[in-house]
Amino acid sequence: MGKSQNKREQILEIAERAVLAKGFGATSIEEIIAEAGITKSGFFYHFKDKNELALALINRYIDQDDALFDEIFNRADELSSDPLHSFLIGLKLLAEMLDNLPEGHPGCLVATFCYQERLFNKDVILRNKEGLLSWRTRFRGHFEKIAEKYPARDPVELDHLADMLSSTIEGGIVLSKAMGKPKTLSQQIMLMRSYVRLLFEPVPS
Amino acid sequence: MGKSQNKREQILEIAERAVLAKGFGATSIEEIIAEAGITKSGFFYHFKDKNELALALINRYIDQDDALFDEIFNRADELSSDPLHSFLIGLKLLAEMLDNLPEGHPGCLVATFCYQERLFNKDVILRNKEGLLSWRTRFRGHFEKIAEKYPARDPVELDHLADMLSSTIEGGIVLSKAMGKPKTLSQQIMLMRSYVRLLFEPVPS
DNA sequence: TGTACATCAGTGAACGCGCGTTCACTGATGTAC
DNA sequence: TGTACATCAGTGAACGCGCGTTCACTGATGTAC
Repeated sequence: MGKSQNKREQILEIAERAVLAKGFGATSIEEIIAEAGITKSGFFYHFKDKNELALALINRYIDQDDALFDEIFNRADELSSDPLHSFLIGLKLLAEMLDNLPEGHPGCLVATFCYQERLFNKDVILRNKEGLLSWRTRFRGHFEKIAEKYPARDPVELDHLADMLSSTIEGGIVLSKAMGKPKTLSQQIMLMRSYVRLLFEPVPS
Repeated sequence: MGKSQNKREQILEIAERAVLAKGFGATSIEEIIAEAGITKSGFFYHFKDKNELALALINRYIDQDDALFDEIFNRADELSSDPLHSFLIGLKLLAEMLDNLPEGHPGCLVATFCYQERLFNKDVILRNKEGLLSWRTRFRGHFEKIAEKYPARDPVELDHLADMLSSTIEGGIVLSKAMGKPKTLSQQIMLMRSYVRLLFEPVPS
């Protein structure tokens, strides 16, 4: 608690921004402490080495994302009790929320870290993988309920479908960042939404 | 030509592998020349600084990818003259080709570079963007022909649809790498294929 | 054919700077009795 | 309430190493006349 937790949190915030902009290997402890207004030894009081910073970053990131997904899809559940429509609403809410970030999505640490795996120890790589698997489990749950009520128009693996949301977000972020067009991410999510609709929504006969 | 071009090419090959595994900032010239069996001055004969290496890497990568897309979708055109079916065949061929990479896709330089933009000068960032835009143009062409013949079942922007392939590949690579499951990438491409089918293929009435 | 010069594909040594990490120490706050 | 000790949140100085870049030089091959 208190000032210390604030400083640690501040270090993580600064580090996350820097890592997303230049990669982990190119982010120096030196620049982090300069921005945090602390000495180097102060940094090493909070993290025993650079890898421990990586682990703290990925843990924090995954926790925040989990909380966000909870919030959005719980809200969607309040708006419709039908599993398909609730999920479609959730995707819409997600797209809207991302559209309201003025600078666009800052980037996903999971993506940065997977492209820099040689830099990290087992713990970090494992945590990264666990994050993705937890999202698969989460969204698979949605699709199970949907598929129970509405037969899919094309035989698809629910695990793949669950992964599709993570994949769409990751891919959308890459395109958004590389093209300098924040909206691209939400557009891709809306395309996935269109797919889910076509796949499960009964045709009005 | 001759030995020199080989050495330059060898440097690029080594650098690409290293950059995809650890990021550009964390890849040192020192380690590249060690593997290439050359001195540091030899490296600076071929590239005036590290940014010029980045530019050469991204140019090479985009050219190779263009050639690959040409090959796959030309082959698909030979197999069907219908725009929709030809495109669906192309996606299948792409998925199969990616499945046959034993180690999985090594990663996309566009993604790595967009996550490390602070490290590069304008030229590199611009080239990255151009690559993505050229793929949009390429695939938009396919979708225009498809949409002309088959009405889409859901009103979607063709640009977004064209971006969806790049996005699916980028997202699929991230998931594949992070989860250590090479097949994930082709699974995601097959899901996009399912979407294109549901979106354009006439329902058998 | 000989010779002068140019270009190519590098070598070798040196540069200053910033990196991650260690270590002994410190002043403020909290806790036990 | 006082005092002894422990913990927290750092400081300051130093370390050796590897980084990107520069510079003067070189031996082999190509070209002009």
